[in-house]
Amino acid sequence: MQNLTEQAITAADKTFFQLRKDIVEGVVLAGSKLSETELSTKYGVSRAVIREAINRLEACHIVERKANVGARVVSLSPEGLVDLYQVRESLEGMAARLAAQNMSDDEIADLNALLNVHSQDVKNHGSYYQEAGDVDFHYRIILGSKNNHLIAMLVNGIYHLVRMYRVQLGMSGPRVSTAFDEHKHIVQAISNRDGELAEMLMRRHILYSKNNIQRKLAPEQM
Amino acid sequence: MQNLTEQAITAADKTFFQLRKDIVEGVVLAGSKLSETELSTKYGVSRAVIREAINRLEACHIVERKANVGARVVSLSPEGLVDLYQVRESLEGMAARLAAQNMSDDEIADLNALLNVHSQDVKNHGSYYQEAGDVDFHYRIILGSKNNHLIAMLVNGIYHLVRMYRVQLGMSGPRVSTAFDEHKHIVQAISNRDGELAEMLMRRHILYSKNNIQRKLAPEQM
DNA sequence: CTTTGCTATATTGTCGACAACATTAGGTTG
DNA sequence: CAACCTAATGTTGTCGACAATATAGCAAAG
Repeated sequence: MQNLTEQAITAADKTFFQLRKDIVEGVVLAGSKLSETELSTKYGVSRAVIREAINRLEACHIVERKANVGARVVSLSPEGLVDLYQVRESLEGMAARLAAQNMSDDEIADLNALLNVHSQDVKNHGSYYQEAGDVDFHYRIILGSKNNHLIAMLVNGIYHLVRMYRVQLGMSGPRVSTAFDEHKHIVQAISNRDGELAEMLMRRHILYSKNNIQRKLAPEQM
Repeated sequence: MQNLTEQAITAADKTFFQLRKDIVEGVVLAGSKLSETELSTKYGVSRAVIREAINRLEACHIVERKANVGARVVSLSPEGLVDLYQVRESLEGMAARLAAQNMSDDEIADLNALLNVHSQDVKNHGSYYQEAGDVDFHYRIILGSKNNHLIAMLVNGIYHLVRMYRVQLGMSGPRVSTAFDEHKHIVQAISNRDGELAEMLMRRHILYSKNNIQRKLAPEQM
């Protein structure tokens, strides 16, 4: 897929990645309690590494812990979605601004090439795009900001929660071609080194995306 | 001081708070290695709670860990300062926008009252302001956003790092009266429920603040 | 004298056991 | 019968010991 390769060295790493995956993909249900002993047997490691994994998950707001009581997976809610996307709008907007300022010409050329590939994919299949392509696009701009703080917050923190909402609410459908146009305009602004516009367009893009998910969410129960 | 009262229940909490304080205030030097056994004897707790404290500090970007090697306190650098303040500009700008939209009339009245107190303090002593008052002001707007994600990121994450830079670079000096005017304008925008302007002004305010610190930083060695 | 490989040491990672705390079930009293 | 207190149970928090890994120092070969 893309270069999002975080490699696990220690057992706590592996358990953290696995548990995060299971939560994001709904194998471990949102809102459910995380029993340390139970997970310990399930993943075949000691309670210590389970505790470390849970602590890391707490740091990215995927689980909530109460002292002497335990940890629960966060519950998905419309309010939580709004909060999350507001933060995302703010941070990725800044990322786009900084990318326009800090990406190399080569990186921008690569980004344009990526868009062309996506353009073909949209015309042909019309499907593949949303999951992999969208993530890839945003990921490149985030890295293009060259701001390590920002990168860490988005890649390690926000993005897995975003994916959790998307996966568990069954996002995959349309908004493909319109989103593609928005991506295109953002890259144009970056190519012109217009950080101000790039930020604005990215913020709008994420706002629309939020509205789209909310619209799908409204009629259903949560 | 203010209502930033995080209460420690478990031993890991206490150790985390104490260690964070020691790092932020420079008792534990920036860039230094954190030996688990050493800290274990120093704080009189087992290595397990030290490890948990270090993990939490890693989550707020105050220390960096490498597998099988250990943890180091982050080094303060001009680049790190810029990265940090860009993130802060982005998030607190959004906080101001949301505060204009979500604070109650009473809360806004309180905020105005706070500014009046500060106005007096600036006229009389001219000192007290910067540390406590500034933090208090920003803190209220962050809470006023009513966005729990944003609040958590800023209060638990960003702010201690900001304080670390300020304390260890000996910030306390001037920029009092000009900063006060900026605060005043921000509150006016919030009072008018003008989120767009509030965000803009907050971002400028933080940008100026960064430039001010950088100016003080430039001639010295780091 | 430099470089390479090994050994010794120290540090981190992992584990199982014990202690402290919260919760629930049951009994007693008003 | 209701409310409160108490005891039993299960979970989390903390600890010390062991295993695995990295680092530094030393020895030997080129």
